Amino acid sequence: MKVLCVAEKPSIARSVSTILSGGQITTRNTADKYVKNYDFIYAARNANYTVTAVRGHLFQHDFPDGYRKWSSCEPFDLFDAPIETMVSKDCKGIERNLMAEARGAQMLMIWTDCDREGENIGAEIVQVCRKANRNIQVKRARFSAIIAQQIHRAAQNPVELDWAQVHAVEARIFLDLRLGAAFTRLQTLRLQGRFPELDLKVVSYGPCQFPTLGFVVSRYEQVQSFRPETFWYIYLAISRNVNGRNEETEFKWRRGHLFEAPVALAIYELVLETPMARVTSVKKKSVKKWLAEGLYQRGFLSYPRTETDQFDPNFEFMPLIEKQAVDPAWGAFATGLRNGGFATPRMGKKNDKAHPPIHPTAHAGNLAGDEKRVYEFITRRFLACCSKDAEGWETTIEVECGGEEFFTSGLSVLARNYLEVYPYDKWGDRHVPDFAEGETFMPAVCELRDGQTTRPALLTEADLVSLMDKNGIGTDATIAQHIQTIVDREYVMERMEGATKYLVPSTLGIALVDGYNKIGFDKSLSKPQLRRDTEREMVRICEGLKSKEDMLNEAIEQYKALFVKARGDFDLLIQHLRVSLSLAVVGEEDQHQAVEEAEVAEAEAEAGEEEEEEEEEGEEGVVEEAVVEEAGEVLQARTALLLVPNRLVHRRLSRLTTLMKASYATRLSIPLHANLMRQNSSTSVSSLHANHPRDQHLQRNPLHRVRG
DNA sequence: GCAAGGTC
Repeated sequence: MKVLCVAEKPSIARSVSTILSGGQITTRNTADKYVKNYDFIYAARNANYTVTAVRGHLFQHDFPDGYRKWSSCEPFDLFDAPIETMVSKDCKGIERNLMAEARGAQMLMIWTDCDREGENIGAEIVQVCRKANRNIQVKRARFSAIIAQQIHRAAQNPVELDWAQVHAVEARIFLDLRLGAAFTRLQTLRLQGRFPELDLKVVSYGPCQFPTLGFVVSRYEQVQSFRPETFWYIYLAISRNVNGRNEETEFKWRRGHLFEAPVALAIYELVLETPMARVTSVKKKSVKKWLAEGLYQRGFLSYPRTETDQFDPNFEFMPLIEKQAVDPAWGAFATGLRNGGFATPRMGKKNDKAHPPIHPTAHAGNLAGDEKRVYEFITRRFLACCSKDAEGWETTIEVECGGEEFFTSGLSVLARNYLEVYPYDKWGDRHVPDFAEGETFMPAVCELRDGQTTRPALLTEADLVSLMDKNGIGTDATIAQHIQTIVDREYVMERMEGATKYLVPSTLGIALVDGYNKIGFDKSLSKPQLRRDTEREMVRICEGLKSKEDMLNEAIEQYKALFVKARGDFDLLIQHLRVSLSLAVVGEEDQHQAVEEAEVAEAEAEAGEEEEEEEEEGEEGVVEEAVVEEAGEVLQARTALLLVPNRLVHRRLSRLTTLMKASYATRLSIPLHANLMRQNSSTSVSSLHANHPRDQHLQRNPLHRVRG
């Protein structure tokens, strides 16, 4: 009995062989330079085994002659054109190997990854092997990790290929090809000729690349249309004598920030009425800082490209840790791990079943430059993963002042643990003085301060990857390629600022997205919904709730409708492009400058109006009355819109409206008043927020950040 | 000359 096992990639073929053979393996080369055949006797079955691999998909899909040349048919015809399936050119060697090995085998066992694509690749392998051996028996090995016990279990308990998954992937392949090819040809052929600058370019469309472009354009437009907004908050601080010197503790306002000056003013006014603050609660709890959370999930440590953040249960940590003991920088820490400091790394969520998380395999003392830095980072991370969580003691103090709540918190780090060897994470002491519940004190500072929202940043590559991941655009293995595609197509440019890569859409990229938005579709071509639908339908096929044929028919009808609308209204897109591309003579930097200049002019105009008003009103007292009047009106209108509405606030505010009218001028401090009138920024705003970065996100728009 | 998904 001979069994032919075929894995999805050479590395898996090797690992599986090592485990099943127990050591006695004959290795043969194949026509493909990456693929090897491993022969051995599998003792548990007393059978001859040959384990080999493919390199991902074997097949490629294309339209036949009569559709392949762009001029040979209408792009629309591609939705119903036949599709040919053939072994792709660079897989011919693998095909020959599979056929030769299948000829002498009684059983074919599929060892591809256990996901939808793996199932489909398995079906491709079956099809190729059956060409050489029509009667070969086909089985499927199911395994989720390269652990001996699992691999043996998979080898001895084979299952059948899941044809629903095979069909789901097949449907996706056909749909992507039809949709991509039809729209790409439509766009390219219609735009070339109209725009000389596009003559040599392919203006491609794809259900992943366009939503990717959409994310970049959308952020860019948020940046461009941003106008700073002023917000208001109450700054409260107390001063304590600690060990002979005054220590100031800032408390943050529970409401965060308010965008309505009159409302903030009204509340502040109330606080000033009864400014004695009272400590309502002092809570202490122990806290832990995880390494895993940050590092395992950021993904840039896994290897290679595909992601794995779980060590095998049987992974031997100690020998690797011992190898680091000689290092002058972290050797002592490694020794500490051997002497009781060790904790098994927390499991991550991803496993590509091919590689463990990247880790150092030997001590390297003679590296320099980037190599040294990369090695140090990987090693420190590995040691940190094997260490205990950092531990600390957090104190949270809440105070009530004039009916408003404020809070602050302190942290004392008790055991730094992994932080000792991992300086890339920051977790430091934040001192707060002792407070007792019920204690009262008069604030040292209680001011109404203002700040301004700041322009959101352009999309970074990291932002984009995470947006795509969240929205199901592409997969781990393809996300980077989709970004590269929109760069290659000149829809976006990459711009490095320091170590950060930002993505800026080109005029072409913006015009395509905006142009399609102008046309208006049921489902936008530049948003993730279409892709999500495909994914959902694939799941339904896998669950046996829908046939491949039904899904294809429905999706193609939908695509055709989108296509007909795009084709009919294509002039809208062309017009949009005409305007944008003529703008393109203005350099990008100039455009930024133009926008900024316009903003300055706008701000100056506003300032001018204010000055004029003041001049017209003349006397300062009159101005104040006008402000009071306006503040009262706004106040009434906005009361219901308060960000933290409650009955108490309503009562206080309505009372205050009356109160303010009567006594506004005499009760408020001059600096505060000046602030409200001129909207000057308080100088201490930035220092406050620099200390509390988590609260930099404002209520209006999560992209707006406090300048700090 | 088109897509997206594997893998190297």
